[in-house]
Amino acid sequence: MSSGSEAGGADPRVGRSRAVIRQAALDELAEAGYGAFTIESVAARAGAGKSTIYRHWRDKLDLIADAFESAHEHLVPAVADGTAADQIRQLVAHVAEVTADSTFSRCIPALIEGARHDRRLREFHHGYSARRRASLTSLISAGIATGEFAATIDPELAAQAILGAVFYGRLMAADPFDPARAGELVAAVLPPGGSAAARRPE
Amino acid sequence: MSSGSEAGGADPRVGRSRAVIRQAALDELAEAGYGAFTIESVAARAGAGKSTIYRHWRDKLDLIADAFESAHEHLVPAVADGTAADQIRQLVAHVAEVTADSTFSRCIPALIEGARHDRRLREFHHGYSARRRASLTSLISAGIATGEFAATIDPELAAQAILGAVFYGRLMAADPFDPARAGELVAAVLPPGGSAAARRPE
DNA sequence: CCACTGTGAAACGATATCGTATCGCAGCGC
DNA sequence: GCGCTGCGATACGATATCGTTTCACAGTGG
Repeated sequence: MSSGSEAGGADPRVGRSRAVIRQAALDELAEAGYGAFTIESVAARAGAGKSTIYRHWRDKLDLIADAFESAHEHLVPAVADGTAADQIRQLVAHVAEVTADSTFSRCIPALIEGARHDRRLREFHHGYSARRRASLTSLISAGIATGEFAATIDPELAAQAILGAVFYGRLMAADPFDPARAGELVAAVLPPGGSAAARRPE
Repeated sequence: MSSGSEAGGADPRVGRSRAVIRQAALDELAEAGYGAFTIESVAARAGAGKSTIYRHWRDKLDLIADAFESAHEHLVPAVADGTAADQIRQLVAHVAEVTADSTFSRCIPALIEGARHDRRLREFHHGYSARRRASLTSLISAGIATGEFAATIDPELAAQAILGAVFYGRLMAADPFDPARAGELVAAVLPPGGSAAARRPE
């Protein structure tokens, strides 16, 4: 918190209020969803006055968009070194964990619904997803380049299949994708290249 | 229209009204989304009176749930004979087409959002997805049994990856999954058994 | 210590949707 | 034809959220 992007910095109360309200907005979105999202609920949840919210954001959508844009910065995973397969497993496991249970992930249905109504939310949603996917795609490409994965793989398609499986669990099925199965998923979509890669007999 | 499940059948006006209103409800869901769904909008769209709607459904959720439950019956794809791979490609292409553009698919965000609030909607949503997935899973299993696909494949995981990729395009990305790429997707997630099956017979 | 400014609480009018009730009309079965 | 019943339209009170405004107070910097 106390992001440096807060203007001026003259009065610390401003930054504090904004941070608390943004977090309350995400909590409210996660719990109530997009349709039931109410400025008054956010104010109550944040222990703030409605007037404080309207002082800093024009309306509901402005607050939601800003809350998302501020939140995603805290969600960049740290990927250690290793083979492409290792890095990918790590990345997918991280996405699966976050998707399985976090305030941010519980906001995804609200984000999808909100994206239908507001251009700014839509751009954030698609842009954020694209960035996430791009990091996976480039890891896959790297693995193909080193011969770690089969050259027949389409990196973009594989990334969609992997991330799709994870999000499918959260959005379409009763049970979210189990992060422990990240390795299986990666192995299924990314078969090893011809040469040095190890095969796993059972 | 004129679904046979309408009780009695004494007065045809009843069945007609219900059908028109259900369709209008789906249109409204597809266009406005779950949060902005309004009984009055549905009435206007259906050219019906609000009182007619309240005469047949208790409230908003009751109407939405019923509309979905009635609609999904018309969406069962006809799968021709052929190899497992053929049938799967056909099924995936159908899902991709429906997902890319249809009233029903444009309701999916609303369905996801609604499932958060109503148990009946949630059960329909998860149940419908599970049935769709099960038909794909069993086709994959059949293909594995005949040696058409590699025995190392986990049918359930593969089905999640395939359907996930399709829905990911609609829900998380700017562009829906291109139905023309169904073949590529299936080939990527379901490598042929061929020699692999010979190596590990069952 | 003081002037200032952001804050929380509350009241307010406006709007929108809800769910109900009423009423004249037209489609339906007999 | 004729009575019945479902229909569309409209008005209604109740509720909830909006976004604004006012106000006393407390945290803040000088």
